[in-house]
Amino acid sequence: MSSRITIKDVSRATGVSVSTVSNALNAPERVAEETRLKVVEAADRLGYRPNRAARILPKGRSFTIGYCIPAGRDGFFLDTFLHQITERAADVEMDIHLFTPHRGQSEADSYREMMRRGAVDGFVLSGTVHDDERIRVLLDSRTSFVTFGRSDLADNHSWVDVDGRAGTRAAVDHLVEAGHTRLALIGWPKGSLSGDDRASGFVEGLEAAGLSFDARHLIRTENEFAAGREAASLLLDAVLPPTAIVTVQDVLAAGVIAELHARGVRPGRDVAVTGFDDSPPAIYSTPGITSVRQPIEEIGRRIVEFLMHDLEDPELIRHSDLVEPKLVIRESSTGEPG
Amino acid sequence: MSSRITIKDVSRATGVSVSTVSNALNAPERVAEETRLKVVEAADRLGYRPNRAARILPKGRSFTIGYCIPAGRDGFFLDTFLHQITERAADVEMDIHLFTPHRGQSEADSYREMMRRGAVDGFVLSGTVHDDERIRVLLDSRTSFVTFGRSDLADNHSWVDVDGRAGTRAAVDHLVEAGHTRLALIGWPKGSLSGDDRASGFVEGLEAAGLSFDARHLIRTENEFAAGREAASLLLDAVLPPTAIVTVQDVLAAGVIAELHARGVRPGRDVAVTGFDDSPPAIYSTPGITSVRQPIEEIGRRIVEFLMHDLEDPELIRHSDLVEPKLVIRESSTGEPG
DNA sequence: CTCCGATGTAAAAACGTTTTAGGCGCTCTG
DNA sequence: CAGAGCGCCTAAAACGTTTTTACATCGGAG
Repeated sequence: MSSRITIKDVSRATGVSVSTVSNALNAPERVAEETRLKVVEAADRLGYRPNRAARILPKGRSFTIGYCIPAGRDGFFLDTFLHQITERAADVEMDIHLFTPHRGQSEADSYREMMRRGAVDGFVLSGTVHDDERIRVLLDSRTSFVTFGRSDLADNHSWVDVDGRAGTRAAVDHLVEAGHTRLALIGWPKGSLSGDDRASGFVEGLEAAGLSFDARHLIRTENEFAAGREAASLLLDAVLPPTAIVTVQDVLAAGVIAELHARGVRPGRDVAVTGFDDSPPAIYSTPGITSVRQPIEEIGRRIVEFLMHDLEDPELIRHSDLVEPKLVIRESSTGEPG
Repeated sequence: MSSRITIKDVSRATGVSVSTVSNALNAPERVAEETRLKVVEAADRLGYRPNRAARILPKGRSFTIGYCIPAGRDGFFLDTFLHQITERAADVEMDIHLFTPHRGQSEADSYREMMRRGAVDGFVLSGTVHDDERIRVLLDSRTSFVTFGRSDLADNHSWVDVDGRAGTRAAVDHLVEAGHTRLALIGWPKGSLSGDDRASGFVEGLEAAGLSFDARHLIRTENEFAAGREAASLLLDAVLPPTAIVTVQDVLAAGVIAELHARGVRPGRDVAVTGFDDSPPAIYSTPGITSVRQPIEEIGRRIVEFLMHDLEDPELIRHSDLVEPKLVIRESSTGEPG
């Protein structure tokens, strides 16, 4: 508990008033160069750093971005996502405040609470869903926030999203080019924003290739390994089974791979498979799964950038960015070791 | 920007002084029950929440735990780990503050900075390494912290760790029981604390089973998919190849699986494989990889608990907990679908 | 010479809490 | 019946900043 070094210590050390120290450090033009140097030197020497809370109080801002860790797991991207957001926030002197709803509290409530406490200036949201309560609440209270993922109210707030349609389309094009003509899709239940978006690229790709679309080759199911496996089983038992299976998430693709292995069907050689997100299940699968990678770095950078804009002037226009994903080709679609 | 509701508003609404409001909310025994009810009712009605920064200032504490997101990826556990820590912290009214070193700043510096700013009361550290600079700095400055993972200075600070030795031992026992007699280990380079710990369970298991230990059956390598695959290749090319390969991390095990597939060797049936951490590469592999699971919930709970103890009385004894991991058996070691 | 506008510094108020030191009116004790 | 003790409350100080306002000092213009 080495008693902390405050602005008073610097003031004492330099023989200059507290306000001058503050000015020297924050508004150099209001102070003689000589004085400024003296203050900066002393501050450095003493290891002075302005106390966070004390700074927040008169400023009326917290220099903090809130991120609510969702109750249900959000996939594997949290790792890289948070890392990215935290670094980009640090670039603009912002901190990241992690929180979860307290017990008995809705997620939307927890956002409200954070604002009331003045704990954060704004939020980053991920995993947007249809009719997202959080977004309604935040818009109502005129709070600054940026979402990763579009929403039904996307016109009213800033967002960054991956172009899921283009991603799936790229996967389909890749498969068509390799000669596949009977393609199937395993998607998520209707109503998921990003699920529908990703799925739309499938139909589009088929049309572009002049291929017919067989309704039996489209299965919607939960985003789980077992579900993916089951769906694959169904598809393969059909009269005219597909030669390529596109999925909207790597976990589903991993399930498909498992089913193929179990049937002695060689993934990549006999039946091609693609995933989405380029997450661990795709990277560490055998064979490696061709997948659509989201450029997390760019996403993080954009999100923080947009949020800062909104904080500076909440009345200004909303920003949005649909970033292009990139197809990472692996053995599951080519049959050839990457 | 709905101007915030402060304690003054509550004071005005109840006709009672600001200090009484504060007391009513924080020290009910210092106030008449009637007054307390009146205050609580008004506070509730107005939606009053004490301002975070304003509260921190006179208290001299920040009610915040710091966690530095490591520069190099830390594996896949960050997701669940942070989720757990954040929830347990919320239970005791603590918030989590995420940060990374600013550019040109060492990680240790960034910890120092957080303390100087009064931004946090203490830290949670993960990914401890040999001769960990962060730990030295934190001990020197008498800062409260708890590590996930032991350190060389483990006697001087609180920590929670998984018993890696016991975990690997369990894997070995499992394999021996299944009839394997020629076991190999793929570990990390010497000098890694948890790597050595996990590896030690291998030797111990062999000894307990009365099996001889062949030095050629021990390979140390980086924690990477390709490295695991290469190591497996080396092992399988030996004169007397092992029938079971134990690894200290799932990514290595996933690499082994890939090599087995490539050689037409059936994982689980011909050669058994085990991993460690029960992370996505193990769960979503085909076949699923038998792995050692760390009880993240318990770990998170313990870490926060220990940190709170230390914050309450920094002079008190250190706490430590070596939690028992659990072997999750999958097809990679049994050859039978889980 | 006086006055004026810069320029640089200091004093003080403000941010929203908690906490400490009383103060007032009771009741209880001796 | 005086004084101590108690229950309840308030005023004011404190936390460490930023910011606004006020005050010197100085050089130069009139």
